[in-house]
Amino acid sequence: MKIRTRFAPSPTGYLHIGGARTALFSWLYARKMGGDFILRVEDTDRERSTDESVQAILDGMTWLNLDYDEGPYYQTERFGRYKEVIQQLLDQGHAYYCTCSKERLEKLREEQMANKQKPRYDGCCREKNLAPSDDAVVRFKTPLEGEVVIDDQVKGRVVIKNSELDDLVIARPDGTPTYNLTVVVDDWEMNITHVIRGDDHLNNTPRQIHILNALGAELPVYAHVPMILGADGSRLSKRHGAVSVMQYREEGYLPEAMLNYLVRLGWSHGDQEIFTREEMIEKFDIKDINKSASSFNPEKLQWLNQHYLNNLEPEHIKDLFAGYLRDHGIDPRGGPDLMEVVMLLRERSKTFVEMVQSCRFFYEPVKEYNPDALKKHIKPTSSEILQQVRDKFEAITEWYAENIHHVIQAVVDENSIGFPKVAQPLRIAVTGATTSPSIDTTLDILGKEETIKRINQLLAYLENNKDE
RNA sequence: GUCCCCAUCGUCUAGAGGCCAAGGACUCCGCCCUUUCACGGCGGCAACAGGGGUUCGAAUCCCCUUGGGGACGCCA
Repeated sequence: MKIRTRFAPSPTGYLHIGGARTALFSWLYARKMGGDFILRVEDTDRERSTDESVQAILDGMTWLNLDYDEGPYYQTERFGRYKEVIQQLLDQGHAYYCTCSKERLEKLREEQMANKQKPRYDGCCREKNLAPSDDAVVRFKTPLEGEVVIDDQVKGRVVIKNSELDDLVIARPDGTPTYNLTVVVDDWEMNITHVIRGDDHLNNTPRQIHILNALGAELPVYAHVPMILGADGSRLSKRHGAVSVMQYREEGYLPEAMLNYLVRLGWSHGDQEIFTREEMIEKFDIKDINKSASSFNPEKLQWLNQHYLNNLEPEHIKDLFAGYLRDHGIDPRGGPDLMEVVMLLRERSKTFVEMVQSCRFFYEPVKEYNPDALKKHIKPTSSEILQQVRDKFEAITEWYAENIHHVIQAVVDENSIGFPKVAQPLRIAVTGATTSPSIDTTLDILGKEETIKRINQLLAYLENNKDE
């Protein structure tokens, strides 16, 4: 039988870290087994579902390159089918109409809580045989006795007593179906063989199994993967920083890094940390998924991002970098060659955004000088030294790093001073501050004309601010 | 509150009774390299939640406690 897995997000927000990891595991398993991966949008809650969210999820999947073989299916387009199933359940005596008011239910809940009991529907309408009406919901008749066994691929054997369950609502008064009904019908009819989802659904599983049984459907294999928590161990939320996968793209992360980070959260293959997409597929196995929740750790993601920034094809990195430059309003035309800048900066950057920031001076004039830098590195003799360097630079005919280095070294030797005494003022002239890649390469890439122009600009600035 | 799940360094994890005085990775801290910032190299700090069993032997199996997470919706 062909393996079929699915990712079934509800479009009420963005594709978040946890959802993406679940999607990844489902996708990996389908790919590994040569099966199908299906995307299904669970949008039955019309109040909260939005088109923007649907788009955000689709965009996230595309960015991560998690391709699907079928879908996206939309549950709102399948209401007719759900209605049929609900009617079937009603006809076969597996479901009934219930007219209990929300007020009664609310009161019941409060009483049960007060009595230290689990709040559950008391089956008030179960045997009343009520006829359909405008204010009646449909409830599923959960077996009163016995138990359900979930043979979970991650958690192992989980047994739930039916007495813990109650008669859940499967259709609202307007006839629209609820979650537990729609998942069951869809997983069944879409021939999903493996339901891989967050373990927050483990408690829903016994109810779903009951419905499946009532329908005479075969049960899928379940694998409930642990949740991803924030750094403090509480449920991942906005206050832990970015939770939307796409926000990481904005912040300059590569999808390869995100995927690699996600796959190692709750899953491992010995001591291996770096996985290509192909290796993930080859080595992934549900059996190796951990049972316990894990915390999201941004530092490790950063480390992976830096790794991929430095190991992916330079050409590819350059193309993506060009996009980030555009987004940040930097026009590289007329400035140094982009590829050279990328090669120079990528090993010292954790994200594209960092790279953008540290490349700015290549493409934009120096507008101001960092006061601390001036204070620390500009001495009374600095102007004289800068002039010497500039004069020697002007004499260079072959402008490349080695020659530039020789010139700086010469000035260092002639004045019997340390290398930084020349290099740092030069950095200030060229970048406005004291951080840059090696000075000779930096000047090489910046170009002779621009270098001299900036040295002169700093000299003029120092002349005008002599007294301070 | 009730039920369910979980429990190895701060974090991600290896570990499926002896190979573990617990290994790797991130972070952090030293040292080296060095022209600032990084990269890199080398080294270091750091964990089997607690208590009972089972066993010749337990991080690994069982029980309890504690702690954390989840579910308990006419949300998904």
